[in-house]
Amino acid sequence: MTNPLILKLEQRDRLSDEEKKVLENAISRVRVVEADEDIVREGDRPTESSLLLDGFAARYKIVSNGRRQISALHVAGDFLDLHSFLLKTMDHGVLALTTCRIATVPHATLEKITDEYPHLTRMLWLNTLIDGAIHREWLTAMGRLSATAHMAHLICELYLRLKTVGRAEGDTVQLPITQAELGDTLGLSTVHVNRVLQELRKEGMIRFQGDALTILDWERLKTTGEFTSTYLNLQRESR
Amino acid sequence: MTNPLILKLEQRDRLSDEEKKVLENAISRVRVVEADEDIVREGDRPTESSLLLDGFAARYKIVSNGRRQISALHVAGDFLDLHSFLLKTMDHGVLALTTCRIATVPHATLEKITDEYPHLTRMLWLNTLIDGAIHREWLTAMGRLSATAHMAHLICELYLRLKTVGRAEGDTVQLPITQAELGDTLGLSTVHVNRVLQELRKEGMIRFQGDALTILDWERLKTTGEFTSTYLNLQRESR
DNA sequence: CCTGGGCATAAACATATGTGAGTGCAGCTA
DNA sequence: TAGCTGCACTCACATATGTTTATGCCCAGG
Repeated sequence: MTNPLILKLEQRDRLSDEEKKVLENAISRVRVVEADEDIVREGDRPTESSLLLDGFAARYKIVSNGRRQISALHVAGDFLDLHSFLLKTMDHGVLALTTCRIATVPHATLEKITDEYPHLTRMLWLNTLIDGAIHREWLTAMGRLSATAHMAHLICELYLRLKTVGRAEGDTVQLPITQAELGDTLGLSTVHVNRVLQELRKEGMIRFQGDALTILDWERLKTTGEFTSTYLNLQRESR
Repeated sequence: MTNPLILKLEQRDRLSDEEKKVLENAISRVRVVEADEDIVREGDRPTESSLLLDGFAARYKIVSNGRRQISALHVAGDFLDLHSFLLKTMDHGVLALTTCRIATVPHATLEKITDEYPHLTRMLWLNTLIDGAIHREWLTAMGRLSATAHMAHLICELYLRLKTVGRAEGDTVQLPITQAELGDTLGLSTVHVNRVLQELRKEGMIRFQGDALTILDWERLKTTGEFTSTYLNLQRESR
């Protein structure tokens, strides 16, 4: 199977064979992290970055009363902490939501790439910029959409992102995320997540049984969540 | 007066004289945008990025019912749309909150920098990574803090960011932002912004008269907003 | 085969924040 | 001076979402 990072980047710009080889060689080792374990902890100063090859992971912060906010959900092909290459100290933790296969890329290798491969550097930078674009979109959804719309928006986004890295079968994706975790992502209580999911189901927009999420009415889901995919930058451009 | 971008970057890592010169020369022209005018519009495909030399600006999106969410507040020294260099299409607008002096940097110049100055490239990348870190912090505050705590958090952040670029006089900063704009930033109604500001004033944490915001009790404000400055990356490190 | 734990679901009730309509002040401009 | 406009501020009332507690199902482990 091809490296999901290459799959992801090639959706946004052409990579030369040499660049692909550099990316493949950047991986120093692959490790497995079990569900509910931390991949990186807040306060860590990693010397390598983690690339998610398989599974689901979340970036999160804990606030004083013990509540948790998930600020990013990650799927195969996503870098979990590429930013630690330059930010140095992790200001949040990253958690495995399922069993995760993770490739590690030493920061020294990243530095070498920035010294020698300008276009590849821009593609890695792009990768972090897309993370930023997703953050802005989430802020908007959180601040100005209803809980139902926000959930619809998240579902649209995750469906597209999974499809991009070949993780969709038709209208169905595997989404092994609990309602409590969805609550921490959307800033809602678990109870309300349940209400909102039932509404989307009752309205015939989705089916969500076990981990299998099926999109039944994409158009209405998009409208409900006020979703447009521009921010995901799914276009190939010269960058 | 020295370029506030250089001021900002030098807080995070040393810049060589050559790098500073390159940054100075990157500016192609300076323009002035009046308050309430758009600096960049959603959907634009800019060929240059805007660096804010003076004034306050906001990145925002409008959702269907006409409501607005501000996803970033920018002060002197901030790049407003450095990400458009690689993201190409603006997925949000940028608005002048006050009269703004703006330097523009052609994308061609940025590309040249990425080809020739790896360390400077990393510093620009860093700049966008800090934007991302702020977004994550805002997400956490929005999703899991009370309105009062969220406001306290924002005030702590803005005070520190303004101080970093030499815009604080003692415990006071000029913050020419209306309560409606604060509401769009925090995802609150104007009425509730008013309630929350009054609470912070009554508790003796701040004074906010006209545009002058004074921090009266930094420690309590920090505690109330659960604020830690790690995410602003105010440390000098080799990057 | 039982048991316990994790998870989705439910109902009753509590509350933080939103809504709508209005007042008054300060600074412009005619 | 008069009138307008933008903004901070108020009050009464509405509601989306949170909280607490409980139920039942499924499945892994002993």
